[in-house]
Amino acid sequence: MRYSQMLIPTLKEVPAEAEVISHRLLLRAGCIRKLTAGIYTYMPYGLAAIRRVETIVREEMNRAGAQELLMPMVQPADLWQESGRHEKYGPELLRFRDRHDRESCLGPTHEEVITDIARREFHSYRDLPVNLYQIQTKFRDEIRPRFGLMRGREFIMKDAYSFDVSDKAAEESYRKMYDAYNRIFTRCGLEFRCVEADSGAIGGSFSHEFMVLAATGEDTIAVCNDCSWAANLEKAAIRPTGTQTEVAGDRVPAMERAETPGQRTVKTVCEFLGIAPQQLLKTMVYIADGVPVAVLLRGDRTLEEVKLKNHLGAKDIRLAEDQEVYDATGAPVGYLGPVGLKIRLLADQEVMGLGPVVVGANEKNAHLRNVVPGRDFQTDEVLDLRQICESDPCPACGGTLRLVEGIEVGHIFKLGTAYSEAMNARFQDQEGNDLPLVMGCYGIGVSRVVAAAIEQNHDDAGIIFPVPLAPFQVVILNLGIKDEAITAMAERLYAELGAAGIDAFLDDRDERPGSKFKDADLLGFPYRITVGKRFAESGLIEVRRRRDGFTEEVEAVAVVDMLRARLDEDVSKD
RNA sequence: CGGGGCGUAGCGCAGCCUGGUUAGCGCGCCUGCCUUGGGAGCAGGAGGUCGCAGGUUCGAAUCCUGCCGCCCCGACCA
Repeated sequence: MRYSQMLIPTLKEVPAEAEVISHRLLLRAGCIRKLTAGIYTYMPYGLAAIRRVETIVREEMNRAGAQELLMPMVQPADLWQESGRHEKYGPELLRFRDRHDRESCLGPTHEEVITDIARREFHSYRDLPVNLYQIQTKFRDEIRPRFGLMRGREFIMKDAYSFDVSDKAAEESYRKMYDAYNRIFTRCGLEFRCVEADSGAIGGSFSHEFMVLAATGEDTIAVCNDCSWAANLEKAAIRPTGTQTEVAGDRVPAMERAETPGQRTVKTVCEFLGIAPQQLLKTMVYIADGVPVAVLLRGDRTLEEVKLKNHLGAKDIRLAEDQEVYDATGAPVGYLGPVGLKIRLLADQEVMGLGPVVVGANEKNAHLRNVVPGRDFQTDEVLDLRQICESDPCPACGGTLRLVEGIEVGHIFKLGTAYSEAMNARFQDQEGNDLPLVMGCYGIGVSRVVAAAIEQNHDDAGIIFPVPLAPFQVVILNLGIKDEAITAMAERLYAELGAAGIDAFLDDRDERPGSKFKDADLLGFPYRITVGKRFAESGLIEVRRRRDGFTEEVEAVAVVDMLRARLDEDVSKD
């Protein structure tokens, strides 16, 4: 491709709207242009990178035995009512009525449509297993779209759905996708981790997320330094320490009231009473689908709301307002405690092994000390509620943990029969039993992969595309458009590279060298060939690697072989 | 949804507080000259419903009201 033939409107200045690096570089490199909030046009160069990802995804999905199809974006609401998600999904589902007043929605995902296909087409165990996928634009009316392609409202996604005869068979389908995803992200040249994850609104029994490691990630994941365990913070199970001391309730004096005027936070109460936050229990009130529940945690811990939400099976949870807390407990915020509390109480698992501790007295300006969990209050619901932190041991091997930021680019779920039962998608097995299809679903944020790749691979000058995702592997800068020898050489190299099957991009614009260098860096071609004054003087061609600036000068005849070798090195390294 | 900010040429911004010639600046764009290894230089030029609608005023980019759009922060601790 020639620059003169491709619309790549690069920008010298950074548009004011862009905050994160991938957004800025995608705009500056002419990859995307915003139409409205969270909705972008993919310009030719940006689209080319997206196509690279799509190709890898397609190849690996096909290799794993999945078949491509394409489903509609506009979906009738009654399908969503059947699955129960019309109510459940919330405002992210964009709903509208067509001219016949039929309720419709824009597909944020396609479980309903695919399940409808499945129930029409699959009737026998002989039809199974099947895995169907599509690469398509999704629409989710995000609360707050941001970060360009990282969290748009409209985005390109690959979604796959598997159908099996049994749980066991479904797990095999799941494993195939797990393997395929690892191959896909490895082939993309990205540093990523596969983590245990929460299955969220889509539902299902277990799932993994694929996270590209990058500083601007929206998620935090815990990874073990000593084994391969990794998990999303939302999901990371805490390993009970097992070293908790059994506190003999009879050896601790009876609990007593302590005046704590005006001390409402963990920090100030601890300072006031001269104790550590580990010796205090905090009691928080949440409103779960309108019902107040109290949560008990050690003072220095952080509640993991997803764990709470999942345990409660609630659609929506939120921290209670001050007035709601008072209405529910009769106590003001800052002085809540488990002793004598009248609402449902959930305790984090480590709480019941602690003691003696300080808790709120359920009245203003007072706390209780010498409180022994189990002796002075009881609760039946003891579970893992807190967020994992770096000081925790690895749940798998007991090793040390590290928290890193990641960008979720893939997510696989074992769905089970939730959708097939709700929508009556059944088949007959070999014995003639009528059974629900066992499903799995598997997503990749294709457009987000491009953003994540840039977040992970850039420098001050611009993008540094990994070779497999680069729209072109090499750019040829013709720095002497009006010089016959230089232009002839640039053209010759361009033709030779093309003949050798290397995707080359020829900067044939009538621009000054400075502009060409800057644009080449910004656009992130992995290699740059410069044909200019130096060639005119020495007859040598300069080949430079974008990533580290490694530069070689070779005879023209050697360029193609040398580049071929370099590119092979880059790809096999992964 | 709550809080904050912004909307002036394609992009980035100044002007607004304290109303008053023809609304400026940088980049980009067009023409010419010149230049050609890291976003050159000189000269000339085009380009504006000052987000929209009302209002105040002799006069509004500027003050007031309403609306629209966009960006950022928050929706995580008792």
